[in-house]
This record gives sequence, C-alpha cells and structure tokens, in this order.
Amino acid sequence: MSEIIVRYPPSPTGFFHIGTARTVLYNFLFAKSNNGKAIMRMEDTDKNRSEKQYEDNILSGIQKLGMAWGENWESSRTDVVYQSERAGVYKKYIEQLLAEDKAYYCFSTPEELNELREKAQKEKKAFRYPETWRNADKKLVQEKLNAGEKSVIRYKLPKDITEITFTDAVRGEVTIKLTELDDFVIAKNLDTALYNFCVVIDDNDMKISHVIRGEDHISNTPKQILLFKEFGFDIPTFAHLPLILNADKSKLSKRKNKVSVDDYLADGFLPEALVNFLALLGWNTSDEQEIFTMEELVEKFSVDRVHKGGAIFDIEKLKWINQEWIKKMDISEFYTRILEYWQSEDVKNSEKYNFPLTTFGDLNSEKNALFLKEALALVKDRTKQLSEVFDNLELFYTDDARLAYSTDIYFHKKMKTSAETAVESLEFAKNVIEHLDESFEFTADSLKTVFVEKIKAAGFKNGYILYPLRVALSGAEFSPGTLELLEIFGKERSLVRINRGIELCQ
RNA sequence: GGCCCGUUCGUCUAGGGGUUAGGACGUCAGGUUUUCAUCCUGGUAACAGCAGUUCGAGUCUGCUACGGGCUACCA
Repeated sequence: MSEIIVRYPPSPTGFFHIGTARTVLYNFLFAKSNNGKAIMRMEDTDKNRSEKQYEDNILSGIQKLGMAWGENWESSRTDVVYQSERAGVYKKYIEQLLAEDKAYYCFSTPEELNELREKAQKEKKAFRYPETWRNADKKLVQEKLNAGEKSVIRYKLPKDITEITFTDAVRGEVTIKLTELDDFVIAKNLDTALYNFCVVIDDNDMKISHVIRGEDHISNTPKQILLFKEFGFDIPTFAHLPLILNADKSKLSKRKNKVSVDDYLADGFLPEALVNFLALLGWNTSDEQEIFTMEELVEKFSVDRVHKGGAIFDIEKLKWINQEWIKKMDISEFYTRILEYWQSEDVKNSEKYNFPLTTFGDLNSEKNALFLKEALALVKDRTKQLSEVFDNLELFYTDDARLAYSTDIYFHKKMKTSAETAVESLEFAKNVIEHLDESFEFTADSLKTVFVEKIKAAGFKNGYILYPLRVALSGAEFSPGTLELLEIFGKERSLVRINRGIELCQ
C-alpha cells in the first residue's frame, strides 16, 4: 500500500474556526494512526480575503490543540505550503489545458451571467453557463485578449462522460450526473488559478492519498475528479465529514455560536478537552469511554466509524468534559496550567477577562506560591472552566479584618442559623480555637476531630456551628468547606475573620 | 427551483433481523457532606411516517415527510 498522506487546507480568511479544528483533527488522527503524514497547505489564493494575522492564528491554533504536521510531526513553519506561491505551477497546467483545447477563455461578464442566473431562478430552472464562448472563433478570442478585455478561463466539460461516481470513505458511493455541472471557471487568468483547480494540482504534487474534509465540499468533488482524470492523475480517496451544527441544525456559524478556537481557550477550556469533545462530534468508539487523550484517540480512530449525520455543538457537554479533564490533573499541574492560562495571549487579548496576577503577591516567593497552590487545591474540583478560578480565589486574598458581605447569608433554614444566632456560633468556634494547645496541628483533619467533639459536648448540631463559621471565614454564600478554610488561613487569620463576623452580626 | 446528503431520548451516541432499545451530557428526585460543588442512588426521555421483504424489522428495500449542504470570476 502506498503511503498515507493527508493535508490540512485552511483558508486564512478568518480566525481558527472550530469546524476547521475538527477537520484538521480527523486528518491528524487518520494520518497518525496509519503511520502517514500531514501536509500543511495554506489555501490563500483569494488575495482579497487572505490575511497574515489569520494565517498565524490558524497555525498557532493547530499547535495549541496538539495537532502537528510535517514529515516528522514537527509542525515547522517552513513546511507550510502556500498556494499563493505556486501560481507558476498552476499556470503551466492551465496553459496545457488551453493548448489542448480542454479549456477556453470566456468573456461573459459577471453582470451578464447574473442576469441569466436570476432569469433561471425565476423560471425555476437550474442555471448552467450557456457555453457562449466554448467554441468561439480563435481569432476573435485572440483579438479580445490583445485588446485587454476581461475574461476568465473555463474548463471544457467532457461530453463523452455522463456521470461521475466516487466511493466516499464515510458515505459510500456518490454519483453526480454531468448534466448537473457546467463549464466551471478554473482561473481568473493565467496567473490566478481558482480553488477547484489548485486543489487538484496540489493534491497530485503532494501525493495526497486521502482527502478528508467537510461535507460542504461534496459538490466540489466531481469537478475535482474530472480534473484529476483530465491530467491522468491518481485520484485520492475522499472522506466527507458531517458538519458541526448550531442548535437549530444549520451549519455552525458565527452568528449563532462562538466559532473561534481562541474564544474557547480564553473561556478556560483546555486544549485537551476541546480535542476530546471535537473528536466525539461525529465519531466514537463503540465502547462507553468518553474521556480520551490524544494518544488514545490516535490509537482508536478509524474512518469507518465516522458518522454521516451532522452533530449539534453542545456547550454543556464540552463543559463536562472540561471539568473531567480538570479533575484528572494533580494540583501542581493545575497550578502550572492556571498560571499559563492567566498569562496566555488568548486571555490577554480577550476583553472579557482580566486577571491581575499581582493579587497573589510575588509568586517567586515560595510562601506566596504555596498559599496559591493550597487555595487552588480547594477550588479545583469545583471548576468547570479555568475562567471561573480567579473569582473563586478572591476570598482567600481579601483583607481579613475588612471582609464585606451581607449578614443575610448567615441565614440557613436547615442549620437553623441566622445573623442573630451566628454570634453565639462564632463565639463558640472562637473559643474552641483559642483554647487549642500550642502543639496542636492546625489541619482540617485534626480540627474536625476537635470541633465534632466540642460541638457534641456542648449539645449543638455540627451545622449550627460550622455553617456560620464557614460564612465568616469565606464571606460567601458558597465556598470550600469550613475545616479546609480554617487550615488554609491558619489560626491567626481565622480568628481575625471570625471576629469580623461577630462584628458584622452585632 | 435544481442537485446531493442526512434522520435512534432535548443533546452526543451504542445498535448491523429476535434487545426490557444500552451509555453519556442535561434535567428531575433522593442520599452523603457544615453550604455550594464533588461523590453515590434512582427517575425522565428516542427508533420521523407509510408500505414492502420476513415467522420476526431500529436494523433490509421503496416511497413520503422533515432537516441540511451546495448551487461564485470564495474556499
């Protein structure tokens, strides 16, 4: 079997799109799992719409998600092929077609054509280019060319073929009758070849074995196959992926969804989670595993199991997967990742998020770093998105003596507590803490033993004491557990917060 | 309009003639926990419709309906 080679063909006309990411992912998984390789090909033939910033964004986005390209999967920027630099190559093939009378110049103006299109629409007929210039007089054509009249180059649809059939790796046999096609434009001029043409030349030059792309390209496939045949090239295997959909089942779009990968990254989704989620949108193993590392995906991926129907982008499931990935991390990894996140370009570029690291003091200081780590440990398993963490950490860094919150939150029906009863609860807790031995180990576990014992002896219920205590320590309605808060704040800070609570309640 | 493609719980999906149609997310209820989250238990909920083939159809065939994609001198 010949070598497996796929291509990543983004068009740098917008920021790295979630749909592009999914297509690249499937190409990556397929090539990687088959010991093949992937070629990065920038489809930037549309000079008006292509921009360098988009190109950079796409390239770095692909790397951020852990998808690589190149002979050795090194994702080198020098490996990137630009269609804009291959105009000369395309030109030769266009000239060949012209010389063989397989293509021709067409002088019909867009205005004329649009008129015909509208007319066909009105008469409820399909529009086809009427082949006005297909067999035009050569001399006339040359004269117009010499006169510098505007023209395009069209492919001469063969008349001896009636239909094109190809076997799609995802959906099986697909047949399109040639009567559905017309003499399509392959180039604006000799130096400006268009998409359907460039793709064929490139795929051949790069020995692409598998073309894996979105379903929206199915209708381009017969045109490309015609060209492959025309030049006598080997035809790659096509695999058309189902589309990612908006909630209303239309193709995923900017108007109805966030579509930029960077936006999701800025929102605190992990690249691993994004990849995991995207992989499952249109493909799955038959077992019940939901969380996959990239390695596992590579190992298990197969095109046979790619679905035909489109899949709606469900952010709730993404959130769940993201949380699973966060739970899987140990605390030092979480610490590293959250710092990376706070300092990432995605966050800095976002108008929505502002995470001043100065809040945490100088993190080069071991003490500060350790405290942050401990605080993160208390917050980790309750975070779905990295973007929530900063706010959830705030309570650990506010001025103990000046904690501000509404005493309404001391009210709890089940615990039978309120701002009034809180004074008693807090005084009790304060007393317990103040009478601890010098040698007492101020940890959640030890504190639990002591508190449970003393509370029982005093005839209270655990919640009656511990709920208000938690509120006093956190100043918040919801927070990590009471004992954990005591431990992280330590004796001194805990007492200051308890006193502040008493002060507020009186 | 034309062509092409698709259709199992709200969502992602398992399933390839005989299943109480399974799992996950969400949601709801209960439990654990000092609150929230986590965690545990349980519930809810689907084969688009109609014919046909067959002893038997979610699984095969046809038709209908619905949905989507494409229909550029964009990619």
